Amino acid sequence: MPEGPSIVLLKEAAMPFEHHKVLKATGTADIALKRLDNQTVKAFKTWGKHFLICFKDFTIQIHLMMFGTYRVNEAKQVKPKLGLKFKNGELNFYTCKVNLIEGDLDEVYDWSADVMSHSWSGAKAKAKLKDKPKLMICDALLDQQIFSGVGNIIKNEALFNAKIHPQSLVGDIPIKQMNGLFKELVSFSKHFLKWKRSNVLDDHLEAYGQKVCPRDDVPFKKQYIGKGKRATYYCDHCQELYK
DNA sequence: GTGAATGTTAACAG
DNA sequence: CCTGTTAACATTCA
Repeated sequence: MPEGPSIVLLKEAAMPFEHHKVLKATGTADIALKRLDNQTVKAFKTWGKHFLICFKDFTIQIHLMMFGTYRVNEAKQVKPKLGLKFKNGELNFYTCKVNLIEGDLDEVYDWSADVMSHSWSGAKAKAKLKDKPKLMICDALLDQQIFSGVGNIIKNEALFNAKIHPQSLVGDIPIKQMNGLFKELVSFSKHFLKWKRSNVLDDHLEAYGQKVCPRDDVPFKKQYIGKGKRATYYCDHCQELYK
């Protein structure tokens, strides 16, 4: 379910509750739920794959992991991990990780790492990559401290669009190609959001889950590459290997 | 029944 | 102590 764009959609779905008071918090989450009762949601935020419910003195951090789901104004059969009741409806989260963060979010999050954010900074990402010249780009893209919000779909699509082989080493990718990759990252993430919103994302994937390269009709490779060993789809023919 | 999937981290081995 | 690997968690679908 969750890469950065999907969490932005979650935030959109939650907006009716912004500035509203939590009447009652329930669920199996291992946090002090009582602290939420009668607190007003100051804002909903996202940082990559993190969904943030901001209150006056603390923030609830929700990570949907691989299988997390949520419901707005309805409930599943199972008990939610976290359920919030408002006067105007309810918000329920399932199969997710819930944390309570005390204090200032700015000390926890580097907003410039979030590819979905206006604050996203390619220069910052480049600086972080400088320390890891031997890292494969397919692993680097999934590093949430550098490219927060990028998941396996965005990784595969951005590399394909930028014509870079996933096994290329960070330090060996020419600056021009790296800039091109960053551009594809941001632009595909925006498309992801738009397509996901209208439920047509699958129709637009050109690499992830594909069998044949749409550019030159050569069979795609699917391999579990890099230290993350995540499924990686690529075309030997049109994606250049830098190493 | 089996395997895989848009993810992360604790535990363990060396 | 650092690094790399494995296990674990949790759900749904083909």
